[in-house]
Amino acid sequence: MARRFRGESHHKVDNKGRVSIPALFRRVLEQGDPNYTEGLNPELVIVYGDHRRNYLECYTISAIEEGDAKIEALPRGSMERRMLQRLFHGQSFPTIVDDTGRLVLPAKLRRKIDLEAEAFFIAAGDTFQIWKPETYETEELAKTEAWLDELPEDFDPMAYLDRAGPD
Amino acid sequence: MARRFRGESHHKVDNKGRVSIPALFRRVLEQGDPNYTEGLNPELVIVYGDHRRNYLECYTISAIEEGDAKIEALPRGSMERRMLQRLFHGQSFPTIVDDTGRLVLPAKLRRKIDLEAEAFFIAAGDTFQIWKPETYETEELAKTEAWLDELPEDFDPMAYLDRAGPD
DNA sequence: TTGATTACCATGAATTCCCATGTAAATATC
DNA sequence: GATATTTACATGGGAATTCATGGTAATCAA
Repeated sequence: MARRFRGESHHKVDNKGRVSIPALFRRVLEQGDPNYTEGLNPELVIVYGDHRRNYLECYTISAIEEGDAKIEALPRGSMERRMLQRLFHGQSFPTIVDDTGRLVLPAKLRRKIDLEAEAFFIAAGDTFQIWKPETYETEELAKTEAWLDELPEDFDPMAYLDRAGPD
Repeated sequence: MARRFRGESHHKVDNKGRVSIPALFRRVLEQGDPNYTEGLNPELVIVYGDHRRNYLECYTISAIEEGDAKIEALPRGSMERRMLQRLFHGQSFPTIVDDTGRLVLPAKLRRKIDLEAEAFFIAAGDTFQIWKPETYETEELAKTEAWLDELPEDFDPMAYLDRAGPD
């Protein structure tokens, strides 16, 4: 697999919808765009999904192409294929990083996740997500806490890595 | 498993966040980076984790890739996968050793563990940790002492080695 | 033409790069 | 085996570059 996104950070969103992409993420976007060359700006695809999803998921070109290939492998006319096409092809927005390393989020996408003056970026393997900070904190962190609370006292969740073997 | 880190030491942290990596650790980082070759500088990943963790954990590239592979083997969308992605992909910082054998810890990471003018490095198997010296002394050493105190007088903890199976 | 989108320019702060120095460790030399 | 020479380390400083962010002018679409 290509290089992974790593890290998390907060960035300002101005009233034109412009928001800086974390510099480290830009390097991954560049590497993940087969058409990218020095001096150009990488393309990417933002999948915003159905109404239940309250964050934006950003794919490199090669990651989105992998997804496309998987969809095409499904039987034509199958429910799964139609649904995935709707999400991946319909509810998505292809765009490009600008010269100053920013993304322009159209009003529609901002409204979708109720984004205001600040955005929270977090890596998730071969994609990264954009959240409204408050949503992330209340929803996601609450889930995390609940999950952690079920675990034994001072249990290190990293320990899961040792069990969860691909073997 | 690749070569292990061994040893512990203290190093100055300057106001740019630069801190020397123990020389012995550098050799392990080099061996653990598949892209490393003589003359280059090894990459590594610092996992800082959630608020409950008060030290930085440093992984070689191959160690982090092992972790990534395990995460990807988990079902997409599962709680475990999401939690581990958050910790491993989100709450981490990929970086590289500089030409003089130092690491640059961004202000954010220093703040996380309240690091000031000095850092304490300690090996932990296939990773090494960076602590604020005071934190290490009060929290970790206290735990170790408490643990040892519960054991029978002049019991050698090394005896545990014989019980712990290789798996 | 009017609101929106895109292209360009500007700036302070943070980060990286490059070079310098003293000192300890390793090796060579007599 | 004592001393000179080299090499590796730990640390510091300043210049150059990248980043994050904001503003204005040009362009577009309806």
